[in-house]
Amino acid sequence: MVHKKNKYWCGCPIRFTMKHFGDKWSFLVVRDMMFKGKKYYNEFLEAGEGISTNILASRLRDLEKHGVISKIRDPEKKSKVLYSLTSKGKELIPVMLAMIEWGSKHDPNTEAPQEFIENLRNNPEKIRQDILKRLE
Amino acid sequence: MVHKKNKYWCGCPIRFTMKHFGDKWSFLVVRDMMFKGKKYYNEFLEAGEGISTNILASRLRDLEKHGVISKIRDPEKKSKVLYSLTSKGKELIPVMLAMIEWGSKHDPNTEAPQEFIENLRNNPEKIRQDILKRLE
DNA sequence: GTAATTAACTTGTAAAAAACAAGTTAATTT
DNA sequence: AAATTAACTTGTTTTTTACAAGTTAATTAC
Repeated sequence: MVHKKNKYWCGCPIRFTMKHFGDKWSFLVVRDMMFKGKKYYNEFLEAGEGISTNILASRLRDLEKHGVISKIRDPEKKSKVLYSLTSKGKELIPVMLAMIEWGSKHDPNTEAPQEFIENLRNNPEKIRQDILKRLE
Repeated sequence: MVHKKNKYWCGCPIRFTMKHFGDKWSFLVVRDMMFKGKKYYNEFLEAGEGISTNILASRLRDLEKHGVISKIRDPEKKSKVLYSLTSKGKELIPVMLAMIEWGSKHDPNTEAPQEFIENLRNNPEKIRQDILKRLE
């Protein structure tokens, strides 16, 4: 039964995706890296979402373990730790964009700029490329 | 501060989306409805994922409250309760498809049929329409 | 060159949520 | 009328999260 369960967890792509980054705080960390250019532990903390220090540490650890983000010493200031999206992490852009499209459509108080949403609808690939470029 | 927090939750489309359906079990319930044609409480329970009865009830309640699914008495057997995706729920198809694409790409043991993934890559709109049709 | 500050955490504990097991209710079906 | 099905609810234990405080190691400020 355990085997069957495990097999299922691995086999279903939605379950697999969720296992790797399908948690409230993981989403927000990835969002901060992907769209807000955040790179440091403190920046994630100060994002104003109210994540606890221990939870943030735990999520960063898990995301790294799963290969979604990587962690290196900042080459400029070696006292800092630099987090960034791996290519596996960057490939989550379409997932995030789909969530942005859905969220902005259904939230009457969305803060997503109308222009961005229109561009996203008309040419998602262009938006994806732009984000990729900014992440280099 | 609470106000600011709330405003933020509403304003960011990713946070908004997650709030409405960004939880492990919500994803799986939506998946079961969207891709596996499940409609009844018992079917979700028996999906083999191991969700607890109270948690399932709670998720169904929340998803309904948020307008992602709807709940009616089954017209055929009025002892049964029929759950289905609202249009708001059906609009999550692109989010789920993006997760499927990511998951199947990175899971070496994916069970997603290669053909489906190829079709998804080549013509996501076609797949979306097919799923919509099946949900009618 | 010592003192304060910054950055990235860890540790302990209380509160909340999830998992597990059992029971309830109302409509069939036998 | 008794058993079964379907959809839950209600305790209780276990796990996770949130909150508060402390640690360490490298700057920066004086």
